[in-house]
Amino acid sequence: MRDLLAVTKALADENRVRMLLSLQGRELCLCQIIELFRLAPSTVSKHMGILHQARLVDRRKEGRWTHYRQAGRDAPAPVRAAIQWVRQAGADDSKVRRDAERLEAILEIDPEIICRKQLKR
Amino acid sequence: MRDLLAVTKALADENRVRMLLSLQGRELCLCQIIELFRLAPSTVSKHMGILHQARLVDRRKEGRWTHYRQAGRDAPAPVRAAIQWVRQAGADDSKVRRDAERLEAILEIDPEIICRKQLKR
DNA sequence: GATATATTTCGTCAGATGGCGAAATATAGG
DNA sequence: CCTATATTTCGCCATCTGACGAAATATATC
Repeated sequence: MRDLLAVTKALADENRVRMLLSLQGRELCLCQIIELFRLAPSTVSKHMGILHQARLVDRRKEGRWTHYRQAGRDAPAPVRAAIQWVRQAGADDSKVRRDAERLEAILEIDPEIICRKQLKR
Repeated sequence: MRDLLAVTKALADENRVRMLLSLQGRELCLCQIIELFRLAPSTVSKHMGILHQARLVDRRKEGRWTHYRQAGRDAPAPVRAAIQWVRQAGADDSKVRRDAERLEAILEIDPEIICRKQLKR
C-alpha cells in the first residue's frame, strides 16, 4: 500500500505528471526541466525527488549535473505499468504537447547556458 | 489532463483506494462501506463522491439506498485501465486483504440492521 | 402530510502540500 | 584551497485536503 500510494500521490500533481511525461524517451538534466516549467529550482528539485522516491524516475549524477529519466526495466512492475498508464492517459493532452514543443527548443541550447541564465533571476 | 488528474487525485488517498478495491466484483451500499471503514457517514459519502467524479465508480440509487460499484464497460478506457492497475498494485496488500475479510462478515448482516446501528453512534 | 431513515451538503478545524527564497552541499576548474 | 555553479535542504506561508458533527435533502412508510 505504501508503494502504491507513493505512486498515486506522485501522480496527483499536474506539474509532476507533466515533468514525468517530458522525460519521454530521453534524459533531461534538472536545469532543463527548470527551464521548461519555469518554476524555482528548489520546487523542481522537490518534485523530481517525489517522482524518484515513487521510483517513477531514475536519477543519474554526473559531476554537478543530475539527469533524470523515466524508470526502466529494473523498476517494479506496478511502477512501470503506472508510467504506461500516464503515457496513454496524457498522450493527447494539449499541455503535454506544448511542453514537448517547448522542450525541443530548449534542447537546442547548451545546458551550460541555460543554467547561467537561471542564476541571474 | 483534468480527467487524468481527477483519477490520480482520487487514488492518492489510502481510504479511497481501499474503498475502490472493496467493490471487487460486487456492489455495496454506502452504509456497508461506512461499516467496513468505520468513518463518519459524511466522510465516506465525500470519498465515494470523489471516486464517482473521477468515474472510477458507478452509483445506483434505489430508494433511500445508494449502491456503488467499480466502473464498467461504459467508463473511459484510461479509467478502466486505472482500475486494473490498482487491482494489480493492491492485490496482495495486507490491509486490502483484511478489508475483504471483514467485508465478508458485514455481508452476512442485513443492511437495514447496519444502518440502524450507525444512527445510534 | 408526518415520521423515520439513508445519504448528502455545509461549516469548521488540524494537518498535508506546493510554492518560494535563503542557506547548505557537492563538484569542477583555476 | 578558493571560486563558480548545479542542485538540495530548510523554513516559511498560502492553499488544499480529510476528518467530523450538524443541518439539509430525499424517499419509504405510516
